[in-house]
Amino acid sequence: MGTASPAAPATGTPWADLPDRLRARGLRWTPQRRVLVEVLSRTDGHVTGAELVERCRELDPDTIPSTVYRTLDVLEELGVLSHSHGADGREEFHVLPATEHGHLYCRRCGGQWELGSDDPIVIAAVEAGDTERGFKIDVSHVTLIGSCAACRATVARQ
Amino acid sequence: MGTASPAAPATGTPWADLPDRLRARGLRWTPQRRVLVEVLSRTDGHVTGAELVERCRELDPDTIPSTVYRTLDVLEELGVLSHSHGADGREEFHVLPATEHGHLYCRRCGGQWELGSDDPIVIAAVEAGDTERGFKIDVSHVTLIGSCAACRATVARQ
DNA sequence: ATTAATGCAAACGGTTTGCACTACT
DNA sequence: AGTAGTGCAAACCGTTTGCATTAAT
Repeated sequence: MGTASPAAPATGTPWADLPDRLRARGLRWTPQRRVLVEVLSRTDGHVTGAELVERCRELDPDTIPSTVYRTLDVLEELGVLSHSHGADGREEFHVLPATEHGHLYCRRCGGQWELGSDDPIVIAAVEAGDTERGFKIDVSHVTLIGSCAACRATVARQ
Repeated sequence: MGTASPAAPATGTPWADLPDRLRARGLRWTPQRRVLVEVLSRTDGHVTGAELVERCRELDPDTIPSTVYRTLDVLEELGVLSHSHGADGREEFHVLPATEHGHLYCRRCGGQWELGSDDPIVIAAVEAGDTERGFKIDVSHVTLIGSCAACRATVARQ
């Protein structure tokens, strides 16, 4: 046995071959990265950097923020995740290729929804951007804020 | 003369009656607010809070950040300005009613454009949000990121 | 005379950095 | 052995807060 590497993530996920993909670039598979990847693999949707730090601490109380952020950078370079900005402007990470998506926030109830690249809103915006300006809108950075149907109804009723 | 109030902003602008609108609410017109309003009145488009602090310091080197931010809050409550988030997630203020608008950023060249509420992209998104989800998208919070036509052409050529 | 607003300083929260040390390869 | 990555602590930046003081009303 001797000096074993940290266990690799479960197979059959986007994370399965991460250790090898890292090593192929001369990068390393460490226990700390294992923890973050563990957290990320349980994550669907979006998380802020701070949330990730917190969740890592649940698995390993000794988690250091800078390590998490540095690893997030690496993973983003690897194309494993990407980031955008939430309703409050904070960094928000999401996993790829778990389908690129944007976000829709209701400022009244705080609700949030993912906007898949097949969402009519996204399609409408992306198409308009392309045909009208030749601009390619990055779906994973689409962040829209407003009032959801439920809240609009509530307000109207009052 | 005695204890005169700070001079009011030039007439014919959205700022003209600000002193009175403040006083009507029991609020006050101060030299520091005058400076900020001066800066704002020269501003078209978007500025970050930090930028506003800096520009105020050009007029009055003694400008204190907290005063600026507090006044921005007040002005936002008055409906004189609103804020959204820039490409980097920072707070970005813009003046009303200088027409509500969103923003379009090119991540490649750093270019930025305003998206008026009559912009095809905005119209497309807002309509889709309304008809498909009953969601009312807030135009002044629309922040889209991607690649502009020029950059796309450049990349293709390389 | 009231009390809104200021100045100051300190704290905040999320994120980034420098550097000596550790440990993956 | 070599060097990527870590832990730690400190710095960062934009923004917010508490509180005694000042000044607009």
